Amino acid sequence: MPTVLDVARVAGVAPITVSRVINNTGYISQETREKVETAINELGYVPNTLARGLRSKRTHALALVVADITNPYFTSMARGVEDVAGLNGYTVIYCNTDESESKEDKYANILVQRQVDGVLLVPAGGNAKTVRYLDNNKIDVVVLDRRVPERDTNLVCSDSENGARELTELLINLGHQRIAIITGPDNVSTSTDRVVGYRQALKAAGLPANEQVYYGGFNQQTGYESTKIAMRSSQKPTAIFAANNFILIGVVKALRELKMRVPEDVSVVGFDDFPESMLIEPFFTVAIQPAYEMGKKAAELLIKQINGEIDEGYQKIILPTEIIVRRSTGPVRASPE
Amino acid sequence: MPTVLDVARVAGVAPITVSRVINNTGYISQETREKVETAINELGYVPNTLARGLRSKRTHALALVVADITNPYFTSMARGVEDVAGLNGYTVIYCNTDESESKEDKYANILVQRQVDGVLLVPAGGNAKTVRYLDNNKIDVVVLDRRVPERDTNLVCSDSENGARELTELLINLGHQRIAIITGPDNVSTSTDRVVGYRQALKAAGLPANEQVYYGGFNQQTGYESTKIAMRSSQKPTAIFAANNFILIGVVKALRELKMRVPEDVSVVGFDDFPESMLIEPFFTVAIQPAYEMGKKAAELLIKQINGEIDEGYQKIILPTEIIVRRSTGPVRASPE
DNA sequence: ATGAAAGCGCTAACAT
DNA sequence: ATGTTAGCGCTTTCAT
Repeated sequence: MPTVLDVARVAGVAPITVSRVINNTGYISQETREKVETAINELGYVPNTLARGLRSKRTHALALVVADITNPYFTSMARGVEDVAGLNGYTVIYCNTDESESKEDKYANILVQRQVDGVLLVPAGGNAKTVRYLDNNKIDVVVLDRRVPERDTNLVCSDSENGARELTELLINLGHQRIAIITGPDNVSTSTDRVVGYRQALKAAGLPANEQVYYGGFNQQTGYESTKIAMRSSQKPTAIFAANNFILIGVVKALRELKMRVPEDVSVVGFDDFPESMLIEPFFTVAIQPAYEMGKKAAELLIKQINGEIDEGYQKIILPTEIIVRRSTGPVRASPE
Repeated sequence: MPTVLDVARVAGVAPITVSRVINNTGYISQETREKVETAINELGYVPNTLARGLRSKRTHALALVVADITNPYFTSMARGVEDVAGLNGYTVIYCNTDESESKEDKYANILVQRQVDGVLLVPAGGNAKTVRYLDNNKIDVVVLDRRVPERDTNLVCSDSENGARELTELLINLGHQRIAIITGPDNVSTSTDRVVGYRQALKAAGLPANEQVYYGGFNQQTGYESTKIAMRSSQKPTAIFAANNFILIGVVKALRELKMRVPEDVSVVGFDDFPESMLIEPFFTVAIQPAYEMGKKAAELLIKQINGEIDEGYQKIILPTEIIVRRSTGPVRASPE
């Protein structure tokens, strides 16, 4: 493979001149530029980013660390990141932690080895370990989707608390008084924030004693099992709030098995739906997080950070959720028995 | 950040010894190894892959080039790739071409610049340009999901032709005679192979004149629009074969609008479903491609190729599809009018 | 079992 | 507007 030296020889210039043409830096006469470009094409020269990065301390690589790229919510986010990154000359490395702290640690180490310029992190564990580690290694970080405790960071997320409150209010306004929330781990901010919003709405309606909170994982199994438990309890809920899309599927599967109709017997609301392209007929009343937008905003913020365009400490961007009312919610029935 | 030199100084050895400890190469006494490891921990040393790659000509990076990571089919494939890559010490760079040749070109160039060791390519255009380009730059390639014309390559795909034939036979056995197939572009092998399988089944049943083929894109819009056209035609089909998951959604949306019930009025079959985790109640009769497995197998083959463990030319791995009969198919009605 | 020297391909820093 | 020199951090090659 040809190098700058080969190009320089063919063009009759010094290697640094070739470098300047490639990177569009410094002053180059039109004539020289053309000679160099001709040589580049003639040789099929392609710059070597390893050498470039080693010398310049910039790899133009970002990483996106998420729980599971298999969840369409994160996939949309990833596209937002990639689109912005591409426009700015950055390549993205994706890492799936599967909500495991040890995988997150492993990836953090790999990313330092690879000298990425910045990391977009959806933190798996409920701690700031990875943020600190990346910081110590001088890698810029934007925390995405979830907050990290006890540490100030750049942050892009959506307003879970507010979305959850609105969703709960909607159910209360339909006459529901026994509303269960089924959510993810109790050390993940998106999970706990949604519980906080739910509680606010119950309290405002004078129903603080009615809360039924089920923690678990952000997966179908949790939705399924918690629904079965909730429906066996003496305080059988008339409405269920699923704190993410996978939980929502589990909830509905359980209700089907229990022969309970939605919304006639039980109203159901969720956080995050599935993309329109995957749905035959959107059915669920949900709070939508702008996942693509979050990815975009986070990548933009990270790139600014890398370029040193931010001086006033850490930035926080909190995007609003949107409530979409569909057919999975209805008025509470006169009497459940 | 500390370098091998710093570690060497602290451990009282030469830099090359540190290198040997890190990479587990050559002979190292237990005593020396411990001294070096202590120094590494003490300094928080992390090897720099850029420098390593520049010198050793191995980056331990792979790329996965797909149409759109937003499609769960490709997302599953991506997980298969990532899991195998991770186990073997490789990092994966994902690239979305959105079925555009120019984006594919752009990414191919970036991947050469980044000196990836190998590329898993789902080719966007109906040509071998990218394969040739990567080849010229000494980068190993495994073509994935679709074949490339006029060029021999390593290949991992599923048996589209056979799956399509079985799916069509299933419809014919239910009494359907007017079956439409709605598929992707006519220059993509998965699209044309499925048409070939469909034709084989029609021919075997003595119905070669009944074929109705609609080409388009592998997206919802194509499914929707082609269904509307098909249903307005004089030879209204009694069954529709959607050549991928997104087309399937479009087909069903159109049928809903036309007030046609599935399977009472029209039977519907598809290629690729959505993951179980996204479905409340699996409904469609489909041919399933083992996406995760394909990703895994392809990554394994690529890594073998990189390690020079393959000498007998190019390898082809064609995995079988699985037909799952569900409730979207039924016997043809006595008379449609 | 360990080390010395050299160089991978590029660009920062400093000329001119 | 262009060039010279040096060195980024590592591992290959060749000693010992």
